[in-house]
Amino acid sequence: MDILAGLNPEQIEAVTLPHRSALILAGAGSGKTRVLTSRIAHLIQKQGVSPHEILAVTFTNKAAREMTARISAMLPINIRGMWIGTFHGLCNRMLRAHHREAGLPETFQIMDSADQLAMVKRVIRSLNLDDEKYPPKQLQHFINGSKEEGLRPHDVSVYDTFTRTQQEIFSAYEAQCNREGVVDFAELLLRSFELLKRNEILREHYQTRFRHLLIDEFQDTNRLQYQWLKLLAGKDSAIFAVGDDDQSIYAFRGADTGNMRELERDFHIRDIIKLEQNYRSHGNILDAANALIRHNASRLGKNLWTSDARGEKLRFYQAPTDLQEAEYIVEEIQSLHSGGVPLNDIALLYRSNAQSRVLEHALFNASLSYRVYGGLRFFERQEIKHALAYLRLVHNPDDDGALLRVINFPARGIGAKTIESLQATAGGGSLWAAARGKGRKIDDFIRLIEAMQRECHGAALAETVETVIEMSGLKSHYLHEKDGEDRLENLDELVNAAALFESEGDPLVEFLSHAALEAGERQSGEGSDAVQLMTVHSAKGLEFHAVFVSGLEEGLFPHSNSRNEAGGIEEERRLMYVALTRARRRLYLSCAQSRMLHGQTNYNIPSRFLKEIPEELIQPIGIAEFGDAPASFSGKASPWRIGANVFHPKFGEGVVLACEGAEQVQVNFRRAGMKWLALEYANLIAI
DNA sequence: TTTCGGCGACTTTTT
DNA sequence: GTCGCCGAAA
Repeated sequence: MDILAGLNPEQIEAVTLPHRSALILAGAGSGKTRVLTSRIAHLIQKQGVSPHEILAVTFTNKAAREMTARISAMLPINIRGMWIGTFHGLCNRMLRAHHREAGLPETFQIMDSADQLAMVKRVIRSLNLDDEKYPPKQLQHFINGSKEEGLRPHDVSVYDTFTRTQQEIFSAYEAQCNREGVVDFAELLLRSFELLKRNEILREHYQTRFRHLLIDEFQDTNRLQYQWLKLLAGKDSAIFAVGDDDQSIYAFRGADTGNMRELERDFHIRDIIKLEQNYRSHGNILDAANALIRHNASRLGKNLWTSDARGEKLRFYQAPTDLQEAEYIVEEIQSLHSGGVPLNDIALLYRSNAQSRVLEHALFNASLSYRVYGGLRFFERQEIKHALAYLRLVHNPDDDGALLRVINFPARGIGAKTIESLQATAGGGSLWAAARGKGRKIDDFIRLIEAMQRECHGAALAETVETVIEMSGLKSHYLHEKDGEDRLENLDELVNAAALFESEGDPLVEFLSHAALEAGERQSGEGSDAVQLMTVHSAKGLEFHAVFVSGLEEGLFPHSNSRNEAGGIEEERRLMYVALTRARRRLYLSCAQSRMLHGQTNYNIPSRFLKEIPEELIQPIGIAEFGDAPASFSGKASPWRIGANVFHPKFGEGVVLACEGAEQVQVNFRRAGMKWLALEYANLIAI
């Protein structure tokens, strides 16, 4: 098989680059994944590189799986020696192999964000601090943020009593993690980084081994991830980084596009290859996306083009209300569908999850099947978390988080008081160690866990899981609970997953890590033909025949919270860019003049992003007519209706919020904010 | 100890 | 509008 067949000249250049570090700026739909996988195949097949020398890192498990699958399809060889995975997955692998050098117990476990939050809460309480003043969420953010900067508690700069306390919480949190033998997500990275940094022998081992480091979605790396990569790269290693600064939409969680410039400098990069030919969308869609993104000042600069036809114009619909917007979308979906477009090739995108409700409702009324992405994932469900907690206890009874989760679930009459006294006596040790002889109920619990340990000793993984679900009483609890059937099914599914799970070491340890690192599918029903509903964030990397971008209103998209953040609007614009470039053939943009949000009606003006798309690319559809009733409170009709878009010579654009007879209107201006205007003097023009 | 009701929050998300 | 958490009552 010819790896280079069907690639364009720039792609070929990237795939066949000589052995030195390079940065590939790959625009939306430019064949990024293909270049990455072809590069690996090329290295192995044409350059005689051993899979052993290759490390490829991605952000999501899905991307890692896809990469593995594509490479296996291209090459007839065993690629097991290759390290392909997420940053966290690879760090986990490294720490398991060198747990002693990293100062971790052999069977350390991984906490997900929810476990971490619970632990932070516990620590704050154990320090007798007020969690009103020190909100656990905020502390969690502080801890993760610090770790992502590579900082341990003693590295954190303290300039007042508040940060001093934060530091103390951080410190106590670390001590607690060490006591229990658990690590959080950021810890995986930081530990692995510190291990490489301190241990010269290991560092040199990996630096000599991995001569080829390939990174997907490089624009999404944070400081620590980049530092980790830098440590891993030896004198003889080449970094092949693929990314798109225009699609960087995760700055809010620490992603730093500055890493692209640093990479250029640190690795003396001569080759920056731009992949600008787009194989996805029609011309008008790309022109719109290009025009939009040009409004961003901080860019490396790229312009997508296509040899495809211009295609249709973008369709824009402004609805009077969010309900009517949803109805319009449903009608269009129906006509697309009857025209032969499969439902699952139609996506409905929105900025925030709260917006999906109206859309779901309209789809439901029209009996169109749909699938909403987002929400609880398999390993995050409470029944699964409970079962996993029992498994964790069987494996390591000192895991306080797991113990607290299930010591009274199903209910055993061990309440807050009992647990409090237990925590008081535990001191520096684990709750488990302090539990013996603390009353009959607790002794029963201890005996239960010990019985499980005996029962599971030497058993196969699936058997262990089944035993634990049975003996813990979870099964009978959900059996007796109304609406417990789904939960029972999920528990069965967990046994299934355990039966299918393949491991190389201790199956239980690996299964528990797997559960934390890979939270599982968001929802079942993958194959069915259904309209796809999701946030723009989760649409990244996907493409559809037709895309609806809804709720294009100031305050929603761009979101009002982004206004005050540095670079906030630019990130929102990149998000919009991602939304536009998801469409292959047809793109709908829509907004509503009034919208129910958080239980009250809001009036917004259309998003600024709509203005940033050249008018000639947009075909307006049935510009909304306003409601029938004049917006008047005093009986005298106002010439303006609530929700009308107006222009004022001094204040600019705005939207009418309220009217006072024929004399006064209240307008929310895009720039000037809220104003009451006397119509006699204010020169309002309809727009 | 459990259960129920009220009150507040509420952008985006992967590991 | 709805979820989740916390505090008060059964």
